Amino acid sequence: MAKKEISQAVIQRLPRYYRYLGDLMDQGVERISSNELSKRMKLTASQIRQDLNNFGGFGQQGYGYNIKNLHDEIAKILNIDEEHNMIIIGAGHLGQALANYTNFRKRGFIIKAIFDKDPAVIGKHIGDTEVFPMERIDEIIRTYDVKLAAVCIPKAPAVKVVEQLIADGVVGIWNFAHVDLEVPSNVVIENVHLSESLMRLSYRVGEIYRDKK
Amino acid sequence: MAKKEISQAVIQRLPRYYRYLGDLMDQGVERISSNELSKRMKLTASQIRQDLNNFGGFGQQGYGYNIKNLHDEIAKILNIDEEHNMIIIGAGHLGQALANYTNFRKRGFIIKAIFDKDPAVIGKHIGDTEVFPMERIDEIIRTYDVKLAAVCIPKAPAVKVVEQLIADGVVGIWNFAHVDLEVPSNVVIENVHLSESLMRLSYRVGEIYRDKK
DNA sequence: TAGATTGTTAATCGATTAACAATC
DNA sequence: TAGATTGTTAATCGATTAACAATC
Repeated sequence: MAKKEISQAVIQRLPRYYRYLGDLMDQGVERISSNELSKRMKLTASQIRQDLNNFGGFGQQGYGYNIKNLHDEIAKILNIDEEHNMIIIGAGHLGQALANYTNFRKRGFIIKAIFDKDPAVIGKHIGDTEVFPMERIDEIIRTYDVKLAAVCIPKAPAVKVVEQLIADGVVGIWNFAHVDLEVPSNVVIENVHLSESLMRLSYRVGEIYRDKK
Repeated sequence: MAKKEISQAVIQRLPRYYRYLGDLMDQGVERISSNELSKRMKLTASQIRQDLNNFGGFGQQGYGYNIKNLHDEIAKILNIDEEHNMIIIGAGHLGQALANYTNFRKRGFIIKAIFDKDPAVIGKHIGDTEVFPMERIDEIIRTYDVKLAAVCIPKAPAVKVVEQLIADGVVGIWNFAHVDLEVPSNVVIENVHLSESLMRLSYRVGEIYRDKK
Protein backbone atom coordinates (compact mmCIF):
# COMPACT_ATOMS: atom_id res chain seq x y z
CA MET A 1 0.00 0.00 0.00
CA ALA A 2 1.48 3.31 -1.09
CA LYS A 3 1.44 5.43 2.03
CA LYS A 4 1.99 9.05 1.24
CA GLU A 5 4.55 10.59 3.54
CA ILE A 6 3.01 13.00 6.04
CA SER A 7 4.91 16.27 6.13
CA GLN A 8 6.38 17.71 9.32
CA ALA A 9 4.16 20.76 8.88
CA VAL A 10 1.06 18.61 9.15
CA ILE A 11 2.35 16.70 12.17
CA GLN A 12 3.13 20.01 13.80
CA ARG A 13 -0.49 21.11 13.42
CA LEU A 14 -2.21 17.89 14.46
CA PRO A 15 -2.00 18.35 18.24
CA ARG A 16 -3.30 21.87 17.81
CA TYR A 17 -6.38 20.60 15.99
CA TYR A 18 -6.80 18.14 18.79
CA ARG A 19 -6.65 20.88 21.39
CA TYR A 20 -9.17 23.09 19.59
CA LEU A 21 -11.55 20.20 19.13
CA GLY A 22 -11.23 19.30 22.80
CA ASP A 23 -12.03 22.87 23.78
CA LEU A 24 -15.05 22.88 21.48
CA MET A 25 -16.27 19.63 23.01
CA ASP A 26 -15.96 21.17 26.47
CA GLN A 27 -18.09 24.04 25.24
CA GLY A 28 -20.70 21.54 24.13
CA VAL A 29 -20.36 22.27 20.41
CA GLU A 30 -21.31 19.29 18.27
CA ARG A 31 -20.26 20.08 14.72
CA ILE A 32 -18.04 22.51 12.90
CA SER A 33 -17.20 23.36 9.32
CA SER A 34 -13.64 23.75 8.11
CA ASN A 35 -14.48 27.38 7.49
CA GLU A 36 -15.62 28.07 11.05
CA LEU A 37 -12.63 26.18 12.48
CA SER A 38 -10.27 28.04 10.18
CA LYS A 39 -11.44 31.34 11.63
CA ARG A 40 -10.85 30.22 15.18
CA MET A 41 -7.45 28.72 14.47
CA LYS A 42 -6.32 31.38 12.03
CA LEU A 43 -5.64 28.95 9.25
CA THR A 44 -7.28 28.54 5.86
CA ALA A 45 -10.21 26.19 5.51
CA SER A 46 -8.37 24.64 2.61
CA GLN A 47 -5.42 23.77 4.76
CA ILE A 48 -7.58 22.12 7.38
CA ARG A 49 -9.31 19.97 4.79
CA GLN A 50 -6.02 19.09 3.15
CA ASP A 51 -4.45 18.20 6.47
CA LEU A 52 -7.30 15.98 7.59
CA ASN A 53 -7.60 14.25 4.25
CA ASN A 54 -4.10 12.94 4.67
CA PHE A 55 -5.64 10.53 7.13
CA GLY A 56 -9.17 10.02 5.87
CA GLY A 57 -12.42 11.69 4.98
CA PHE A 58 -13.73 12.57 8.40
CA GLY A 59 -16.25 15.16 7.26
CA GLN A 60 -19.55 15.10 5.50
CA GLN A 61 -20.60 17.36 2.63
CA GLY A 62 -23.13 19.95 3.62
CA TYR A 63 -22.61 19.22 7.32
CA GLY A 64 -18.98 19.67 8.24
CA TYR A 65 -17.20 17.65 10.89
CA ASN A 66 -18.62 16.01 13.95
CA ILE A 67 -16.38 17.31 16.69
CA LYS A 68 -16.44 14.32 19.00
CA ASN A 69 -15.78 11.98 16.11
CA LEU A 70 -12.93 14.03 14.68
CA HIS A 71 -11.39 14.40 18.14
CA ASP A 72 -11.42 10.62 18.52
CA GLU A 73 -9.94 10.10 15.09
CA ILE A 74 -7.10 12.49 15.75
CA ALA A 75 -6.43 10.75 19.05
CA LYS A 76 -5.99 7.53 17.10
CA ILE A 77 -3.72 9.22 14.58
CA LEU A 78 -1.61 10.68 17.38
CA ASN A 79 -1.43 7.29 18.99
CA ILE A 80 -2.95 8.59 22.22
CA ASP A 81 -6.03 6.40 22.15
CA GLU A 82 -4.20 4.02 24.43
CA GLU A 83 -1.94 4.46 27.43
CA HIS A 84 1.83 4.70 27.23
CA ASN A 85 4.26 4.09 30.02
CA MET A 86 6.97 6.67 30.33
CA ILE A 87 10.01 7.40 32.44
CA ILE A 88 11.84 10.60 33.23
CA ILE A 89 15.61 10.78 33.41
CA GLY A 90 16.75 13.46 35.82
CA ALA A 91 14.93 14.61 38.95
CA GLY A 92 16.07 18.21 38.66
CA HIS A 93 13.57 21.02 38.53
CA LEU A 94 12.53 20.27 35.00
CA GLY A 95 12.21 16.53 35.56
CA GLN A 96 10.10 17.22 38.63
CA ALA A 97 7.97 19.71 36.74
CA LEU A 98 7.21 17.11 34.08
CA ALA A 99 6.50 14.45 36.69
CA ASN A 100 4.00 16.72 38.36
CA TYR A 101 2.28 17.65 35.15
CA THR A 102 -1.09 16.00 35.56
CA ASN A 103 -2.11 16.82 32.01
CA PHE A 104 0.16 14.11 30.69
CA ARG A 105 -1.60 11.43 32.69
CA LYS A 106 -4.91 12.72 31.36
CA ARG A 107 -3.65 12.14 27.83
CA GLY A 108 -2.62 8.61 28.70
CA PHE A 109 1.06 9.10 29.40
CA ILE A 110 1.75 7.26 32.65
CA ILE A 111 4.98 8.13 34.38
CA LYS A 112 6.35 4.98 35.92
CA ALA A 113 9.60 6.27 37.39
CA ILE A 114 12.05 9.12 37.63
CA PHE A 115 15.75 8.40 37.69
CA ASP A 116 18.56 10.36 39.20
CA LYS A 117 22.15 9.74 40.15
CA ASP A 118 22.00 11.90 43.27
CA PRO A 119 21.47 9.66 46.36
CA ALA A 120 19.94 12.63 48.16
CA VAL A 121 16.81 12.59 46.00
CA ILE A 122 16.48 8.84 45.48
CA GLY A 123 13.32 7.57 47.15
CA LYS A 124 11.66 10.96 47.03
CA HIS A 125 8.01 10.87 45.99
CA ILE A 126 7.12 13.12 43.08
CA GLY A 127 3.70 13.18 41.47
CA ASP A 128 2.43 9.61 41.34
CA THR A 129 5.84 8.03 41.41
CA GLU A 130 9.26 8.25 42.99
CA VAL A 131 12.92 8.70 42.25
CA PHE A 132 14.97 5.60 41.53
CA PRO A 133 18.72 5.18 41.08
CA MET A 134 20.04 5.13 37.51
CA GLU A 135 21.08 1.51 37.94
CA ARG A 136 17.46 0.45 37.85
CA ILE A 137 16.60 1.98 34.46
CA ASP A 138 16.98 -1.30 32.63
CA GLU A 139 14.82 -3.25 35.08
CA ILE A 140 11.98 -0.74 35.11
CA ILE A 141 11.91 -0.28 31.35
CA ARG A 142 11.53 -4.01 30.91
CA THR A 143 9.03 -4.47 33.73
CA TYR A 144 6.64 -1.84 32.45
CA ASP A 145 7.44 -2.14 28.75
CA VAL A 146 8.38 1.53 28.68
CA LYS A 147 8.63 2.98 25.18
CA LEU A 148 8.96 6.69 26.01
CA ALA A 149 11.58 8.56 28.02
CA ALA A 150 11.93 12.24 28.83
CA VAL A 151 15.58 13.20 29.11
CA CYS A 152 16.13 16.05 31.58
CA ILE A 153 19.82 15.83 32.36
CA PRO A 154 22.78 17.83 31.03
CA LYS A 155 24.00 17.13 27.54
CA ALA A 156 27.21 15.38 28.56
CA PRO A 157 25.60 12.46 30.41
CA ALA A 158 22.52 12.54 28.15
CA VAL A 159 24.37 11.06 25.20
CA LYS A 160 25.40 7.93 27.10
CA VAL A 161 22.10 7.48 28.90
CA VAL A 162 20.15 7.70 25.67
CA GLU A 163 22.25 4.92 24.19
CA GLN A 164 21.32 2.79 27.13
CA LEU A 165 17.64 3.69 26.93
CA ILE A 166 17.57 2.61 23.32
CA ALA A 167 19.37 -0.62 24.10
CA ASP A 168 16.73 -1.31 26.75
CA GLY A 169 13.87 -0.82 24.32
CA VAL A 170 12.84 2.83 24.45
CA VAL A 171 11.79 4.03 20.99
CA GLY A 172 10.72 7.62 21.68
CA ILE A 173 13.03 10.15 23.30
CA TRP A 174 11.68 13.45 24.52
CA ASN A 175 14.91 15.37 24.66
CA PHE A 176 15.33 18.46 26.82
CA ALA A 177 19.14 18.39 26.75
CA HIS A 178 21.00 20.85 24.54
CA VAL A 179 22.32 18.33 22.08
CA ASP A 180 21.15 16.78 18.88
CA LEU A 181 21.19 13.12 19.73
CA GLU A 182 22.14 10.51 17.18
CA VAL A 183 19.72 7.63 17.14
CA PRO A 184 19.00 4.68 14.87
CA SER A 185 16.19 5.04 12.36
CA ASN A 186 13.75 2.99 14.41
CA VAL A 187 13.95 5.47 17.28
CA VAL A 188 12.43 8.94 17.23
CA ILE A 189 13.46 12.09 18.98
CA GLU A 190 11.37 15.09 19.85
CA ASN A 191 13.56 17.97 20.93
CA VAL A 192 12.47 20.68 23.33
CA HIS A 193 15.32 23.14 23.31
CA LEU A 194 14.08 25.78 25.71
CA SER A 195 16.97 28.16 25.34
CA GLU A 196 16.53 28.11 21.59
CA SER A 197 12.89 28.89 22.02
CA LEU A 198 13.79 31.83 24.24
CA MET A 199 16.25 33.08 21.64
CA ARG A 200 13.57 33.02 18.97
CA LEU A 201 11.43 35.12 21.24
CA SER A 202 14.33 37.47 21.72
CA TYR A 203 14.84 37.71 17.96
CA ARG A 204 11.20 38.63 17.42
CA VAL A 205 11.25 41.20 20.19
CA GLY A 206 14.27 42.73 18.50
CA GLU A 207 12.36 42.81 15.21
CA ILE A 208 9.66 44.97 16.76
CA TYR A 209 12.16 47.71 17.48
CA ARG A 210 14.01 47.22 14.22
CA ASP A 211 10.77 47.58 12.27
CA LYS A 212 9.99 50.85 13.99
CA LYS A 213 12.81 52.48 12.12
CA MET B 1 15.13 50.44 2.88
CA ALA B 2 13.38 47.37 1.56
CA LYS B 3 13.88 44.80 4.26
CA LYS B 4 13.12 41.33 2.99
CA GLU B 5 10.93 39.45 5.38
CA ILE B 6 12.80 36.69 7.22
CA SER B 7 10.92 33.42 7.07
CA GLN B 8 9.92 31.46 10.16
CA ALA B 9 12.00 28.56 8.91
CA VAL B 10 15.13 30.68 9.05
CA ILE B 11 14.33 32.05 12.51
CA GLN B 12 13.76 28.51 13.67
CA ARG B 13 17.27 27.53 12.58
CA LEU B 14 19.17 30.57 13.86
CA PRO B 15 19.53 29.50 17.50
CA ARG B 16 20.70 26.12 16.34
CA TYR B 17 23.48 27.70 14.30
CA TYR B 18 24.34 29.69 17.37
CA ARG B 19 24.56 26.56 19.48
CA TYR B 20 26.76 24.70 16.99
CA LEU B 21 29.08 27.66 16.63
CA GLY B 22 29.32 27.94 20.42
CA ASP B 23 30.20 24.28 20.68
CA LEU B 24 32.86 24.68 17.98
CA MET B 25 34.33 27.65 19.83
CA ASP B 26 34.51 25.55 22.99
CA GLN B 27 36.40 22.96 20.99
CA GLY B 28 38.84 25.64 19.92
CA VAL B 29 37.95 25.51 16.23
CA GLU B 30 38.59 28.81 14.48
CA ARG B 31 37.03 28.61 11.06
CA ILE B 32 34.52 26.46 9.22
CA SER B 33 33.15 26.19 5.72
CA SER B 34 29.45 25.97 5.01
CA ASN B 35 30.15 22.50 3.70
CA GLU B 36 31.78 21.26 6.87
CA LEU B 37 29.07 22.84 9.03
CA SER B 38 26.37 21.35 6.85
CA LYS B 39 27.71 17.87 7.54
CA ARG B 40 27.65 18.41 11.28
CA MET B 41 24.21 19.96 11.34
CA LYS B 42 22.70 17.69 8.71
CA LEU B 43 21.64 20.54 6.48
CA THR B 44 22.78 21.50 2.98
CA ALA B 45 25.66 23.94 2.61
CA SER B 46 23.42 25.91 0.30
CA GLN B 47 20.83 26.37 2.98
CA ILE B 48 23.37 27.60 5.48
CA ARG B 49 24.72 30.18 3.05
CA GLN B 50 21.23 31.28 2.08
CA ASP B 51 20.19 31.59 5.69
CA LEU B 52 23.19 33.64 6.72
CA ASN B 53 23.02 35.89 3.70
CA ASN B 54 19.63 37.07 4.84
CA PHE B 55 21.56 39.04 7.39
CA GLY B 56 24.84 39.82 5.73
CA GLY B 57 27.92 38.36 4.10
CA PHE B 58 29.71 36.94 7.09
CA GLY B 59 31.99 34.60 5.20
CA GLN B 60 34.98 35.00 3.00
CA GLN B 61 35.58 33.24 -0.32
CA GLY B 62 38.21 30.58 -0.14
CA TYR B 63 38.23 30.67 3.65
CA GLY B 64 34.78 30.03 5.02
CA TYR B 65 33.44 31.56 8.18
CA ASN B 66 35.33 32.72 11.23
CA ILE B 67 33.51 30.95 14.01
CA LYS B 68 33.95 33.53 16.75
CA ASN B 69 32.89 36.31 14.41
CA LEU B 70 29.85 34.47 13.10
CA HIS B 71 28.84 33.54 16.64
CA ASP B 72 28.97 37.20 17.61
CA GLU B 73 27.00 38.25 14.56
CA ILE B 74 24.26 35.75 15.25
CA ALA B 75 24.11 36.93 18.86
CA LYS B 76 23.42 40.41 17.53
CA ILE B 77 20.77 39.12 15.15
CA LEU B 78 19.11 37.19 17.96
CA ASN B 79 19.21 40.28 20.11
CA ILE B 80 21.18 38.50 22.80
CA ASP B 81 24.24 40.71 22.63
CA GLU B 82 22.80 42.67 25.52
CA GLU B 83 21.02 41.73 28.72
CA HIS B 84 17.26 41.48 29.05
CA ASN B 85 15.27 41.59 32.23
CA MET B 86 12.62 38.96 32.53
CA ILE B 87 9.92 37.85 34.93
CA ILE B 88 8.19 34.56 35.46
CA ILE B 89 4.49 34.31 36.16
CA GLY B 90 3.68 31.26 38.26
CA ALA B 91 5.94 29.64 40.85
CA GLY B 92 4.72 26.12 40.18
CA HIS B 93 7.14 23.41 39.21
CA LEU B 94 7.64 24.73 35.74
CA GLY B 95 8.10 28.33 36.85
CA GLN B 96 10.63 27.19 39.40
CA ALA B 97 12.41 25.05 36.85
CA LEU B 98 12.80 28.06 34.56
CA ALA B 99 13.92 30.28 37.42
CA ASN B 100 16.64 27.81 38.31
CA TYR B 101 17.82 27.42 34.76
CA THR B 102 21.24 29.01 34.92
CA ASN B 103 21.69 28.78 31.16
CA PHE B 104 19.31 31.67 30.66
CA ARG B 105 21.38 34.00 32.76
CA LYS B 106 24.43 32.96 30.75
CA ARG B 107 22.66 34.09 27.60
CA GLY B 108 21.83 37.42 29.18
CA PHE B 109 18.29 36.80 30.35
CA ILE B 110 18.10 38.08 33.91
CA ILE B 111 15.17 36.90 35.95
CA LYS B 112 14.08 39.74 38.18
CA ALA B 113 11.08 38.21 39.88
CA ILE B 114 8.67 35.30 40.02
CA PHE B 115 5.03 35.97 40.77
CA ASP B 116 2.44 33.75 42.34
CA LYS B 117 -0.94 34.17 43.91
CA ASP B 118 -0.36 31.54 46.57
CA PRO B 119 0.66 33.24 49.86
CA ALA B 120 2.41 30.04 50.92
CA VAL B 121 5.18 30.48 48.34
CA ILE B 122 5.46 34.26 48.40
CA GLY B 123 8.84 35.28 49.74
CA LYS B 124 10.42 31.96 48.85
CA HIS B 125 13.87 32.28 47.29
CA ILE B 126 14.31 30.55 43.96
CA GLY B 127 17.44 30.79 41.86
CA ASP B 128 18.72 34.34 42.11
CA THR B 129 15.39 35.85 42.95
CA GLU B 130 12.24 35.34 44.98
CA VAL B 131 8.50 34.97 44.73
CA PHE B 132 6.39 38.13 44.83
CA PRO B 133 2.62 38.56 45.02
CA MET B 134 0.81 39.18 41.75
CA GLU B 135 -0.13 42.66 42.91
CA ARG B 136 3.44 43.77 42.45
CA ILE B 137 3.76 42.81 38.77
CA ASP B 138 3.15 46.34 37.59
CA GLU B 139 5.68 47.89 39.94
CA ILE B 140 8.46 45.45 39.14
CA ILE B 141 7.96 45.58 35.39
CA ARG B 142 8.32 49.35 35.52
CA THR B 143 11.21 49.39 37.95
CA TYR B 144 13.36 47.04 35.92
CA ASP B 145 12.01 47.90 32.48
CA VAL B 146 11.04 44.28 31.95
CA LYS B 147 10.24 43.41 28.35
CA LEU B 148 10.00 39.61 28.62
CA ALA B 149 7.69 37.43 30.66
CA ALA B 150 7.42 33.65 30.91
CA VAL B 151 3.84 32.62 31.58
CA CYS B 152 3.63 29.41 33.60
CA ILE B 153 0.10 29.44 34.98
CA PRO B 154 -3.04 27.64 33.80
CA LYS B 155 -4.76 28.89 30.70
CA ALA B 156 -7.76 30.41 32.45
CA PRO B 157 -5.85 33.01 34.48
CA ALA B 158 -3.16 33.34 31.81
CA VAL B 159 -5.41 35.26 29.44
CA LYS B 160 -6.10 38.03 31.94
CA VAL B 161 -2.58 38.22 33.28
CA VAL B 162 -1.13 38.54 29.81
CA GLU B 163 -3.39 41.50 29.12
CA GLN B 164 -2.00 43.13 32.20
CA LEU B 165 1.60 42.33 31.31
CA ILE B 166 1.14 43.98 27.96
CA ALA B 167 -0.49 47.02 29.50
CA ASP B 168 2.52 47.29 31.80
CA GLY B 169 4.97 47.24 28.90
CA VAL B 170 5.97 43.64 28.29
CA VAL B 171 6.49 43.01 24.57
CA GLY B 172 7.60 39.38 24.51
CA ILE B 173 5.53 36.60 26.03
CA TRP B 174 7.00 33.15 26.48
CA ASN B 175 3.82 31.19 26.79
CA PHE B 176 3.68 27.78 28.46
CA ALA B 177 -0.10 27.83 28.99
CA HIS B 178 -2.30 25.74 26.71
CA VAL B 179 -3.94 28.60 24.92
CA ASP B 180 -3.25 30.65 21.87
CA LEU B 181 -3.11 34.13 23.30
CA GLU B 182 -4.41 37.11 21.38
CA VAL B 183 -1.97 39.99 21.43
CA PRO B 184 -1.57 43.27 19.58
CA SER B 185 0.83 43.36 16.65
CA ASN B 186 3.56 45.08 18.62
CA VAL B 187 3.78 42.17 21.04
CA VAL B 188 5.23 38.78 20.21
CA ILE B 189 4.45 35.36 21.55
CA GLU B 190 6.59 32.28 21.61
CA ASN B 191 4.56 29.25 22.54
CA VAL B 192 5.95 26.20 24.28
CA HIS B 193 3.11 23.75 24.29
CA LEU B 194 4.65 20.77 26.02
CA SER B 195 1.70 18.44 25.72
CA GLU B 196 1.58 19.10 22.00
CA SER B 197 5.25 18.30 21.75
CA LEU B 198 4.66 15.03 23.57
CA MET B 199 1.80 14.19 21.21
CA ARG B 200 4.06 14.72 18.21
CA LEU B 201 6.52 12.29 19.76
CA SER B 202 3.67 9.87 20.27
CA TYR B 203 2.60 10.24 16.65
CA ARG B 204 6.10 9.46 15.44
CA VAL B 205 6.44 6.48 17.73
CA GLY B 206 3.18 5.21 16.29
CA GLU B 207 4.56 5.68 12.79
CA ILE B 208 7.43 3.33 13.54
CA TYR B 209 5.06 0.47 14.20
CA ARG B 210 2.75 1.43 11.37
CA ASP B 211 5.68 1.42 8.92
CA LYS B 212 6.67 -2.07 9.96
CA LYS B 213 3.58 -3.44 8.30
C1' DT C 1 48.87 32.04 -8.96
C1' DA C 2 45.74 27.99 -8.11
C1' DG C 3 42.41 26.20 -5.04
C1' DA C 4 38.78 26.86 -2.11
C1' DT C 5 34.65 28.63 -0.92
C1' DT C 6 31.56 32.29 -0.73
C1' DG C 7 27.37 35.09 -2.28
C1' DT C 8 23.78 34.95 -5.41
C1' DT C 9 20.96 33.70 -9.35
C1' DA C 10 18.29 30.06 -11.39
C1' DA C 11 15.92 25.51 -11.05
C1' DT C 12 13.43 22.41 -8.38
C1' DC C 13 10.66 20.81 -5.03
C1' DG C 14 7.04 20.91 -1.68
C1' DA C 15 3.47 23.15 0.83
C1' DT C 16 -0.35 26.28 0.80
C1' DT C 17 -4.25 28.26 -1.35
C1' DA C 18 -7.93 28.46 -4.70
C1' DA C 19 -11.46 26.41 -7.22
C1' DC C 20 -15.06 23.40 -8.05
C1' DA C 21 -17.41 19.03 -8.94
C1' DA C 22 -19.34 15.59 -5.87
C1' DT C 23 -22.64 14.75 -2.45
C1' DC C 24 -24.88 14.93 1.94
C1' DT D 1 -34.91 19.80 -3.82
C1' DA D 2 -31.67 23.72 -2.65
C1' DG D 3 -27.91 24.99 0.20
C1' DA D 4 -23.90 23.90 2.42
C1' DT D 5 -19.68 22.03 2.68
C1' DT D 6 -16.65 18.43 1.80
C1' DG D 7 -12.78 15.95 -0.80
C1' DT D 8 -9.67 16.66 -4.36
C1' DT D 9 -7.48 18.55 -8.40
C1' DA D 10 -5.09 22.49 -10.21
C1' DA D 11 -2.64 26.95 -9.50
C1' DT D 12 0.27 29.62 -6.76
C1' DC D 13 3.50 30.67 -3.68
C1' DG D 14 7.60 30.07 -0.95
C1' DA D 15 11.46 27.50 0.59
C1' DT D 16 15.21 24.47 -0.54
C1' DT D 17 18.72 22.92 -3.54
C1' DA D 18 21.85 23.32 -7.38
C1' DA D 19 25.00 25.79 -10.05
C1' DC D 20 28.48 28.96 -10.90
C1' DA D 21 30.75 33.43 -11.42
C1' DA D 22 33.13 36.34 -8.17
C1' DT D 23 36.90 36.66 -5.20
C1' DC D 24 39.74 35.79 -1.25
